[in-house]
Amino acid sequence: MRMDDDRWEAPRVLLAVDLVILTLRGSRLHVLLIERGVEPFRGALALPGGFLRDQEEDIVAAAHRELFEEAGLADVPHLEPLGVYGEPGRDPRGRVVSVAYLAIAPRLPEPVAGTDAAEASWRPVEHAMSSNVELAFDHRRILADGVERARVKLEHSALATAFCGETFTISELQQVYEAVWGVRLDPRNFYRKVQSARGFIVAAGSMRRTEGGRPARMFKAGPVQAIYPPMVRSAQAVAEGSDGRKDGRTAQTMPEGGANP
Amino acid sequence: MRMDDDRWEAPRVLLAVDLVILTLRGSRLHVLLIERGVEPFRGALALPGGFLRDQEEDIVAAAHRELFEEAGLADVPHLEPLGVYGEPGRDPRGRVVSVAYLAIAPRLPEPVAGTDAAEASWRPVEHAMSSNVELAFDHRRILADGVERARVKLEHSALATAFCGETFTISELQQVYEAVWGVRLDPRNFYRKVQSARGFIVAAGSMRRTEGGRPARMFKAGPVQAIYPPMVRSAQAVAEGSDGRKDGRTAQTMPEGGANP
DNA sequence: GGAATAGTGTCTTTGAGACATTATATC
DNA sequence: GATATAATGTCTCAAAGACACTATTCC
Repeated sequence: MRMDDDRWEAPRVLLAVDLVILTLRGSRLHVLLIERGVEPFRGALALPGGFLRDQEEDIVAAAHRELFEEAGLADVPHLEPLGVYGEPGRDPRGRVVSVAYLAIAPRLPEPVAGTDAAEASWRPVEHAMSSNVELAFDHRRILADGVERARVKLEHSALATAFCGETFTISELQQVYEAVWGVRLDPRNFYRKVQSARGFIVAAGSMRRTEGGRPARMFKAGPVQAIYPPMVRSAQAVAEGSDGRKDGRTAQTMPEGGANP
Repeated sequence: MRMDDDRWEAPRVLLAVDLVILTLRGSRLHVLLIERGVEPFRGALALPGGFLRDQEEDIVAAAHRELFEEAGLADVPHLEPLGVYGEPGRDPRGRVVSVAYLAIAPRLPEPVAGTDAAEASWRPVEHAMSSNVELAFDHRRILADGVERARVKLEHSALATAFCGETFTISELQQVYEAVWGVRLDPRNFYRKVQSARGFIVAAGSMRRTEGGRPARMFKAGPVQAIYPPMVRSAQAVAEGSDGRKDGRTAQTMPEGGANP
């Protein structure tokens, strides 16, 4: 601490939150974006987010509040810390340090534009990250970090089952992995792999007839949170991805879990 | 953003940095701690850190500055973002949001106590995390997160070679892994494993006589940053560790790389 | 029957972990 | 010689990836 000068007072910064909310629609990964209704970047697309309301507000609480205010989404489960973005100059309004959070959830409702958002909607991640689209501030970077984090999460956690219904077929589960990872997987190896992860999925007894094929066995989510052995992406899958990164594993964020007591 | 009320103004918070600086001394992992010379927590041990100096200071720059001011350390390489700790109430002085950074480096010099630090010194991590020691604020948590991150880094990066001299023997390299991971490894399997990681280490030609045994071949650091196959800790090693965690892999931090443009 | 999807089996390769064995130094 | 450390080899097991094959539905 620097307190040798008694008259010195630590500067204060504006603290913001930014939210990367991912969901699956159809078989593509989508991200929640708003169209900014105020300056700066009025009219541009942006991640939902905003400033802390008051000195006492918890950061995660602020994230939930903004999500509700800007997109009408309540009860988005499990926001996890993604990173801190605090470069001077990243926001023309002054020194703004933003804490980014990530949530990945299935079947989120249609967003409803709120106060300063002219519009709020789900956009395919592939589209949002394409170079045609302008994202406000450094949100392109934050989004890329969030997507990469989602991919890693699917490897080690049982999250993917949450994107399926109460019961689901193995090929439905495979589609989740394919959508998030942005690759094609071998159905036969996937079948074996997913079954060998202890506690990941359990049989649900019934069958389901699909379009013109043999009926598939139904499964439901198993008891475990972390799956072992993990569903590791091949080195090739990591290299591909669908963002513009060379190595998806070295995203500019902080590690799993997320520091925020 | 919440700007419907024209008279509303976003609150500002104090922004701090906290630093987890790890090094190897002898064959044990050490962390840089200071003894606080000012309230709050005067007299307690703490991670080095402090407030942003002014509105324009870059966060990483502030981290380097504090490191120099409080411990006399300059040129600590590669600070990487570890997490954000911003719970209201974590600091009695008001709302303080702290960005934690991690650095792991070999052969750092002895620290020199600076302005508000009564003392600065290297402490064995095992000791610092023992329940006998009181760390200021939530620094015990931050330290635990940093140590776990260091362990993961050794698995996937070629960092460990930096802790050895220009040239080194394989058993010296093994000692680095054992110190950071806090486990014993089989020298024969380690030998094979480290050699199979392509580009990790390359032969340096010469030999070195050691205490009363066959001379060892010398190696030097290879060209790669990320090693493949990774030096994975066994599930057992993860469970042990030397901190008090059940599962070292689920630290409360953000993922690798570190968000901070 | 054909087309489509579901599920099983088999082969190869790679790497982890346990542990025996050989090599080269000092005393 | 004994002893200590370095280096290599062997065996077993688990898992990934490629891919042939069988099973059950709809048309």
